[in-house]
Amino acid sequence: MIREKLKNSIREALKSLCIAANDIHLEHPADLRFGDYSSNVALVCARELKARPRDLAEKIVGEIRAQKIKELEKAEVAGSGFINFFLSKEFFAESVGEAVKEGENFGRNKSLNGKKIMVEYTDPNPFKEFHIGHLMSNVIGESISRIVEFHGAEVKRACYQGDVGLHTAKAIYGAMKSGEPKNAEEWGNAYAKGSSAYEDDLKAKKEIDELNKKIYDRSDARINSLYDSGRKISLDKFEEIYKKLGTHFDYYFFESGMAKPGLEIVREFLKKGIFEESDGAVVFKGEKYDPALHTRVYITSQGLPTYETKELGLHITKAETYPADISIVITANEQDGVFAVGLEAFRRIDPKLAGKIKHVSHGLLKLPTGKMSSRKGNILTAEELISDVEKLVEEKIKGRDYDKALKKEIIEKVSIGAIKYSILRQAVGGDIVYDFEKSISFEGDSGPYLQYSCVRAKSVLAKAEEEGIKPSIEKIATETSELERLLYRFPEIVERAGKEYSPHYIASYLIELASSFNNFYTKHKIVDREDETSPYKIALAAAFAATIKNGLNLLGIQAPEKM
RNA sequence: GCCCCUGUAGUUCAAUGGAUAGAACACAGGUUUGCGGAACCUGAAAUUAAGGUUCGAUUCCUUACAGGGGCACCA
Repeated sequence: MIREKLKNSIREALKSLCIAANDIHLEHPADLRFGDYSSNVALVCARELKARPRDLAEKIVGEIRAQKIKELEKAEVAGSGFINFFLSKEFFAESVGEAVKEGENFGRNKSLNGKKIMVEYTDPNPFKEFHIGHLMSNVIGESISRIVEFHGAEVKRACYQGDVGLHTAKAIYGAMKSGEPKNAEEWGNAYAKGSSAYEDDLKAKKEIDELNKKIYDRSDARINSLYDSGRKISLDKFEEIYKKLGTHFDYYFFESGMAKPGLEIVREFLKKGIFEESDGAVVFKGEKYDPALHTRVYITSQGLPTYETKELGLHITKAETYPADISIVITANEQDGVFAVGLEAFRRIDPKLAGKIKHVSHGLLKLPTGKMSSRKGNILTAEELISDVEKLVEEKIKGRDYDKALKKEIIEKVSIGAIKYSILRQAVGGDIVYDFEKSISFEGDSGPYLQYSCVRAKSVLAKAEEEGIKPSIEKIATETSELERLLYRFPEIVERAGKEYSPHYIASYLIELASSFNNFYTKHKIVDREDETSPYKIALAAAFAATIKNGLNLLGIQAPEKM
């Protein structure tokens, strides 16, 4: 890549000036007027050499000029001693050609070739609603999966689901009171009913606790049948949602299967002193290893395994199922504390496996009223959100003369695109306050804006084909556009997003890119037989189309044919 | 009380220790002969406060203030 080439060039220059080169920083200046790349080496080295930064920069630039790099139009000294690199027209033209040629592979790299990666995300609980928090995890997880796949990794998607525990008992309690639920909504209601009874009614609380035991030991035929039917209904529902979101899983892990392997480990390492007994329970004292950690219970004084124990079981089971080199786990950040303690414990048990785990935590998708709650009833399910947005899109295309199938395609893709983009546009980790009026946008910094730009580009390309003008980079437009100066950066952006597990770098880049395409589009007539640079402009549009398509794909967003 | 995270335009978000802090929404004004106006252009508007490290701090450190989350038998 050009970046490496420039770095080497700086390294060479420093060498011939007899300056020791350590890490060379090369960045894209915020402002294109400062060039395509910029380096601060002179500022860094000047201190040790007791030289004036600008003088040193001039010397380095002199050396670089002497190298006569063909991709470089010019290198110059600016500001307090920055070296700014301006790339040549020929370089841009060539990179445009490359993007067109590579098409759907443009931006792909091999840095994770041969690596196995497991990504665990979504983690909804059967019997409960699939709410917007699960949606958030799903969108992020799918995007990260696609990004690391684009780096050449083999990726397996995993989903861990809580099919045992108090919530199942609450749902079954509700179901027994109101008649057997027939679908996911009714099970959601049953859960809400059982949940509030548990809080408000002491007698109900006792019954639910009893129920929980019966579910666990499967001693009651009626309860078993309710449980089995409810579990299946929930899981089928989840599949529908995954399909709609464009995601799928290779492995499903259930909490019910994790207690046994978890308990075995805890008991074994209790003997070895990693866990200890305290007030009749088996605990791990995290603060012994790190003052930021705390104590957590692994086996209750009743002898029951807790979530933490099952998590250990999950770590082991996952590793047995698929020998991943990197195991990414995506959870909400309210679990950061639990996860950190759990990982510390796992490090004492199997440091090698623990070292492969990478925790990515995201914020909450909250309602303006505050934290969403599945108890109080002001919970928003993923399906409700999707259908609300679909209605808006439908309204928007009401007057268009599209056939039914196309309308359906547009409604689905644009709605999902809008929702996914609103989640992925910001850095993973922060909360998103979901305000229906504002959160899902169709203009400006939004998913549909990107889709629209893509559709527009495709439409120009279709026209070019009609007119019989083929893309070519032979006759370059006289003026280099911002579009060209952004396009070649895509592979770098992908790399960074992969390194930091941060889809939002791609999202911000695509907005900038689309914006500069739209600007280019209004300024220039692209398809024009009178214009000898038209083939080049068509190549540019084609390069843009390929880039935005690949970028959207990495975010898990599809562009419709028309919109 | 202890621990973790976060404070950037009116609002929602960006900014790998770099140059004049970048978008979008909202607001004010504008874009008729060309390929899609879900678009384009122009304008006004921000780093919580005080210290420190640095040639250079939104970014790192300390303190204060404000918000969120978590702290033993729930998941």
